[in-house]
Amino acid sequence: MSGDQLHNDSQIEADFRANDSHKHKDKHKDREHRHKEHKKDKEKDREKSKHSNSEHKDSSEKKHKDKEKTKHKDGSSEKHKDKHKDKDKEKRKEEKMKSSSGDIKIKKEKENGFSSPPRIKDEPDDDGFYASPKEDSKPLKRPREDDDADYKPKKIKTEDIKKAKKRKQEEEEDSKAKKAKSKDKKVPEADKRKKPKKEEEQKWKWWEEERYPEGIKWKFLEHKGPVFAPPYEPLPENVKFYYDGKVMKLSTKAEEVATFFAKMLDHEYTTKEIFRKNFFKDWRKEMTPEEKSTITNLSKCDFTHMSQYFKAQTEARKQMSKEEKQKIKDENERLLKEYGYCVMDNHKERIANFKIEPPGLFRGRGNHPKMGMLKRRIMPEDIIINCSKDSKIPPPPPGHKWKEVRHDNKVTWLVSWTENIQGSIKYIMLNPSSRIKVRIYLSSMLQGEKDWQKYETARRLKKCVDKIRNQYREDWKSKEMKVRQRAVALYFIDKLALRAGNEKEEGETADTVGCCSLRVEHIKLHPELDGQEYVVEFDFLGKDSIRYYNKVPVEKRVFKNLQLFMENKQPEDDLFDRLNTSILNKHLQDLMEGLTAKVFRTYNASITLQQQLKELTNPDDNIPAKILSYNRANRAVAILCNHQRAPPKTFEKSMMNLQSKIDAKKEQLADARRELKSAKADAKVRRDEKSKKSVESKKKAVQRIEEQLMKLEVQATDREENKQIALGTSKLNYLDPRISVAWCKKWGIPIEKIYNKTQREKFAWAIDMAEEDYEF
DNA sequence: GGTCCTACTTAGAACACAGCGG
DNA sequence: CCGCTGTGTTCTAAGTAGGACC
Repeated sequence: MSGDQLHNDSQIEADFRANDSHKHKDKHKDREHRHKEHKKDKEKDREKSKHSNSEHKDSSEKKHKDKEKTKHKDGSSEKHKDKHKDKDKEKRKEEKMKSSSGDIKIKKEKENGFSSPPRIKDEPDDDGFYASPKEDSKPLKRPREDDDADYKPKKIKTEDIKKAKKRKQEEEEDSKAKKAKSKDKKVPEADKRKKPKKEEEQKWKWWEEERYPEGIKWKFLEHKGPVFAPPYEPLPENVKFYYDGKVMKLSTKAEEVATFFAKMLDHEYTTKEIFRKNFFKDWRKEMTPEEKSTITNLSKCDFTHMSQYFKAQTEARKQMSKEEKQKIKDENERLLKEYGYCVMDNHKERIANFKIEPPGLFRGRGNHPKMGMLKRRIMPEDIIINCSKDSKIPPPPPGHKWKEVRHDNKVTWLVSWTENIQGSIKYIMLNPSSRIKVRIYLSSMLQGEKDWQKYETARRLKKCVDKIRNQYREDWKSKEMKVRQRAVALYFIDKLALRAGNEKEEGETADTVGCCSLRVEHIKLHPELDGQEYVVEFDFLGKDSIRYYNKVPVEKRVFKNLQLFMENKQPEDDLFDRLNTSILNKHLQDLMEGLTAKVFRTYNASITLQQQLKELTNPDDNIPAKILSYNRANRAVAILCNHQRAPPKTFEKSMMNLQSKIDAKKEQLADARRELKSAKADAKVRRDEKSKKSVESKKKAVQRIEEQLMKLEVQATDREENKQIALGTSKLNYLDPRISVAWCKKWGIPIEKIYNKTQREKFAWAIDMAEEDYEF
């Protein structure tokens, strides 16, 4: 499967988010229609069951109301939609074409000689031996904790001597894991081999502690509750709002919502029709009857004065004296100290988001049908507190009460509330990294360990991925349509690192898809394209409405299957009509315990990093050049996972700055060289100590400048290549940190060059345990 | 097997802030 | 010392996945 993870660079070339274009907007029209009747029934049922549940009545009623609203909306515009369906389709096509021509490109070759990252290759073949059928067909009934304990010995049998060292290290890890998982009594081989190192033993102790039975997340939890958004402060009298050119004094409520809009005036959002429509509708709900009758047209509203006022405010904040700034800082610190931590099982833990989201206008991503809606203020009465019974229960603000206080130790959240835009639940949870040191490893247990487990699952996949690949290739020939679809989808997930693609409620969110929810219109089949056979062209919006564009040559069988799946279907029909994520994941679970679609992303990301690092790192390079190699490996993963960002607004400028720095450095270098030359000539004539020394020091200067120049050029290359690629996400979520740690150790790169403070905290466990010969 | 709901992970943008060069 | 820039942090939206229920 060499070249499997190869991505067409054109994917990145494509414009990355379909923000304005109404490209995908009306796609679902007739789908919606088809589903409508069904949906209505569902809602009736839901209503019934909701109302019987008195305890949660509040929220469910609200939710229901919201649903009801959308339904009406849909219903009323149905005819209109149908009438325009064809036209819309045309429009979509046009816009699609337009959008793919406005390309942004990644430069291929750089003047300074640093070429772009090589294409991503698949993992090396020598892992093929993991595909032992025996291993994979064994019963999968053991408890989850034992996961990674009992596959190792089998691997050992097939390994060669060269790998002995690596193996030993892995075993040590494994046996550590086993100890933590004391239930496990297997694997004598590894135990024998293990030479316990004292310090590691000590380090390991904390993993051993506090193992809870299935599903229990904590025994004791105490916290101070959330911090609410500051109350609205009315604008000073002299800040005016104008309607139709005339000054108008708004009621406090209406004014507050108006300020939300005013604060966003410079943002593209406020030019979008949906945003304006949603905002205006919700704004009007907050108005007094008089305001409502006066303000009937958003275009006649003039927020500019308000907007200017806020800009002046931010400016003033910047200009504040040191003392004032310090005061604010202190206050934040105090808040953090008081509310930013909780006690979980005797350990103080940092909370991620202890502040309740303030009210504002909903900023959905991409073409979100609800953008601009009013995110209402969350009150204590909306809040569910979760803590242990025997803890000091946080008191609600004076004059208020909590919606509920519960003591559920099967979940990790401390506070939750239901948000009014989608009706979904929001949580306050712990920070992914615990800054607390040594003794306080509990959050590492919750988060760090979970993270660790994630990578261990991916490593287990490594061992059976060949078997799984053979399996799905077999399944392409299956008699059952369902099996074929499943196999082709899995192939995409594996090869292209696509997301699973859960179904989404239509009309509630932006129209985005993942693998299982791909529609016929999202792929194009080319029997031949640019000299390649069987090319599939993908073009769809994925998570966060980030565009995925890629042309991939696939195997003939896949191609033929796709043709089959697309037969007699409309563009807006599901490509995999017999498949969904739950069917797929059930199947994956049968192939390997704990395997789900997203594990493939983790696996392919990590294996790609490891393989790219091997390939790209030049032992003779200096540290900056090695780091460039690391970033390139990281970039390869980001491209694979389609992690894109909007090019920074200041990108061109900063690139130019850097270039002029480089030019200046070049000149400096030329000068230094000239000086060296003349010093040399001088020394030849004079032949005394002094001039010799001068030559030496000039030589050194040249060297130094060369190095500086090189560093700048590396930086420029790195930045250019990174223009619209986001490295952070893969680094944080997909790459087994032990690979990076091992790489740093191997090449003597300080870990700080790769991970910043937060990242080091999050990956403390990996920094602790990975040796330089760690193999993913 | 579908639907709904919940819990938790992954995601890019916005924001804050430190450090650097003028 | 001050503004600017790049980086790190915060924010919260948008996914995945699994379980309950029918």
